[in-house]
Amino acid sequence: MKEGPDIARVAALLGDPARANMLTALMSGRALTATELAQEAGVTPQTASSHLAKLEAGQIVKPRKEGRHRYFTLSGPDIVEALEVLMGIANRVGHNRVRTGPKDPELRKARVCYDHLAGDMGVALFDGLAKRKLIESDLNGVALTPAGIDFANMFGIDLDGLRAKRRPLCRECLDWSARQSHLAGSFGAALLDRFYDLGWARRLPESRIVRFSDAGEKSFRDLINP
Amino acid sequence: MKEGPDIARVAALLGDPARANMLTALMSGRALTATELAQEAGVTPQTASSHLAKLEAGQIVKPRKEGRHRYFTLSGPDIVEALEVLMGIANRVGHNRVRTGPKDPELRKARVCYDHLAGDMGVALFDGLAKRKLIESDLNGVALTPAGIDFANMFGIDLDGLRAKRRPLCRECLDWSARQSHLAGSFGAALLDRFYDLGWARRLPESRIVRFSDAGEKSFRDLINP
DNA sequence: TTCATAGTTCGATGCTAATCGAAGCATTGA
DNA sequence: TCAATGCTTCGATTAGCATCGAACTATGAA
Repeated sequence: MKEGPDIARVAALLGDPARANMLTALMSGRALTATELAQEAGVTPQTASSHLAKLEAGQIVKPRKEGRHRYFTLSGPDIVEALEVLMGIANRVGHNRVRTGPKDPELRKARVCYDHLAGDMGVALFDGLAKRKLIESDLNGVALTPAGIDFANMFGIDLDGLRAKRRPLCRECLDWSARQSHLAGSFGAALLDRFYDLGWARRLPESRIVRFSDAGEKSFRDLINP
Repeated sequence: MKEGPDIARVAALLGDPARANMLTALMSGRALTATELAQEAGVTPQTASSHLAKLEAGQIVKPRKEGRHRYFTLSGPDIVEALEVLMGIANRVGHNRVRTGPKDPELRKARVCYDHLAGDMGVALFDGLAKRKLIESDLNGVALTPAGIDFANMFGIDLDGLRAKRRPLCRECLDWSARQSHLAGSFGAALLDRFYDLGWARRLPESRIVRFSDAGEKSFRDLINP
């Protein structure tokens, strides 16, 4: 009885620990080489190569050749979404065997996760917004409160524009280093964009690090402390 | 290297064909017994029992004991969402080895999928709304157009109320019998509720069948035919 | 009590897939 | 041309797990 709904094939691709490690690493939004992914997954390059071939065949990742390196990225936003949902479930059911996070203190502090803010400051943002009752979180997910909608408008975020997109407005994304949630979804991404626009922070080139200026970090603290 | 991010454990649970068959069947929204699920998956009761134990331990499904039956349901909306996203990916990458759908013609025509309309009429609804340009669908998902927002308000659906929920407004859900998409998400569910309220259709007790009245079906056709 | 149905546990089997060592290409740089 | 690096292919090993037959428990009906 080897014919089943195809979700099994996709889920099986995500269901191997080594592959899941690689995909989690790719959630950072950066393109990574095969050897980097092998290290992330804790397997030898040969094994990683075999896994990457499978992921590529299943169109979970897509490769880009550059010099003698092969850079991989997630193949689309639906993959990101699937990983986020799965992380949420894993978190809910308590399977919390968390990867060792990045060592670099700057990475731990603030980095991009795909297109939104992660790291300690990402978690602080999530908690701060929740404490100010601008977002609300329960078993079903996260949502903006009425006060949160007012805040977003005041902060210069075009909510109607975001709603017109297909992407969910708010989503929890389990942090890779800390084991707490930070804010993903189109609203999470818009917030980070706004931080860039306001000059609070900038993304270091060729890196996942988000570096806040002193003044920017102060404004950020004011934002999340009621 | 057996410690990985927990998404692998969850994904692995969804990644077996037999289990995926069971879970797909549970997307219907009905609670099913262990033997029914065994038939759906095409395995013997012993095998099914083993799978169900795993799914239960992983909190993917939850059991309810009634007489000498054990009824299983999906353990939460996040599981439904995960399955829908995975179906979307599987559809996109072309892994379309589709299950044989239900035999009952009434089931093929119109049934509930969790809480929204599925079957031929579900697909027709999706296509009709798209043709009237009330919804828009691309690689990233589905969304209401401005015209669609007007329509929803006119049709008596409280969009702001839905937006306050954590659940995505619109989502594609791959049909179980046909291999086309129908409309899920909170808007899809609200539409079906509205059909009930308007007396167009009702759900048969102890079944997944949605039966439209003659007048109701006519109104439905008018709705989706521009 | 006896029988039937629903479901589980146990044990044996067999297949699949993850893993790594070793060798093979391919690209870059000297 | 030679060496080094990045990555893949091949082959052998191993471990895990899905599967089912057979036996067991539990609930309900006659």
